[in-house]
Amino acid sequence: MLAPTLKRLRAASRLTLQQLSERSGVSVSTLSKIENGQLSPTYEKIAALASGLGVEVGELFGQVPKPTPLGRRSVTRAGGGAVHETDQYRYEAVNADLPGKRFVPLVTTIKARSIQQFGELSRHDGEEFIYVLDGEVTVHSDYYTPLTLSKGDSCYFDSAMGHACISGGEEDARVLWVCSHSSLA
Amino acid sequence: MLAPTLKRLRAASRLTLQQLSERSGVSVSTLSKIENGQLSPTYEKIAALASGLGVEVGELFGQVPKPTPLGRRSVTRAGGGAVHETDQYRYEAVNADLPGKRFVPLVTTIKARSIQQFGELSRHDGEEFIYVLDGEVTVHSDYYTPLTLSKGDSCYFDSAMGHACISGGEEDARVLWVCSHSSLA
DNA sequence: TACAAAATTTTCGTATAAGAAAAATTTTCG
DNA sequence: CGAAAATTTTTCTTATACGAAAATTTTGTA
Repeated sequence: MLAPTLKRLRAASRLTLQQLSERSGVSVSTLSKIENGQLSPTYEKIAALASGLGVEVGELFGQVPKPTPLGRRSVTRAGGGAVHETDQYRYEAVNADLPGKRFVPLVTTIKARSIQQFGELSRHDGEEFIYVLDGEVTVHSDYYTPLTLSKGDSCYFDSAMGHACISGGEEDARVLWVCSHSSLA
Repeated sequence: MLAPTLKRLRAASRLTLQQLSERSGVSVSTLSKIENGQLSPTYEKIAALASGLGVEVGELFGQVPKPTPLGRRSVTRAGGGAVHETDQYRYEAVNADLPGKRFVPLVTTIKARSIQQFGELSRHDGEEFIYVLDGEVTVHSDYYTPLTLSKGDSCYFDSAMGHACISGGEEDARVLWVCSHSSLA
């Protein structure tokens, strides 16, 4: 359904057919016909239209651009997050009441004491960041030798690379863990 | 340049023209002509092609799908980040050596002591997360009354909403600040 | 090499996209 | 309201997209 999409986008930009014609290089008559569903534009015209409208071509094919909700905010007090526990980690998902975030912050306690506790290293889409709040953390990952991080140290890495964290010191380490969402919508 | 793009995508899927024709509903002869640049397909054919190939239409228009670099990692020791300072904040960009991250972590010292120090509130695309490391922070923003956060508290919000942080207690507060990138590439 | 099968390109008739200009419609403003 | 201007739609001609089938090229196998 290109016709209504184009109508909507042109209206949103407050352009006349004449103006859009100038910006895109597509003739006024052709634009009119497209908007009335009387004509199916070719590749060049579609590319020109997207360019003239300043949108991604995907938008003309009904793909939503970015579902950015506006003005959301969420507060979590210390220790007030939703706890989720595995053998290796104790996650406290802060600001969990906000769905669809672009990245996910987790206050995490690292229970694991040895790499043996991990079967296979974790691997998934996205990127991660770790900031050490307390204690000592050793990061094991593909391609790198184990890395020890102390309070205030941080590490950013690609999640597709196998990874695992273990506590190094006397007591369980605590880190602020941030994960990006997977790439595809 | 649709022709080489289509050739590449079809080769990647190991499909013959016949097979792609069956999957997409576009005739073999038309496919051949498109791949040889002898013909500019219409809207319907383009949509059908993307569907048959299992790719986003944007790919047919030369947009890269997802440039996910694999296996990157960066380490920053406490206090070892790149410092950037404004009147209100002192940013320490950790893991700054890694370009193109999906979100940006900043260890930030909040120097501002009053909302008057901010002219206009900050407003930009994206989302942000603040985790208080030390001290007390008051978050001012559109739509909400000022919010005071103590050590261990966190807040996640939409960056398009005007926002500003000031230190509340005796000494400058320190927070771990995470910003998502702007939506469009 | 020969030969058949598969894959691709070309041919050709029909349908339709493209744009210029005319016609119709809507908007603006006295 | 009514005329002029702006905007959109229609008309008409040319160029080109589309698919079926034929022609050609490539691939696989003996």
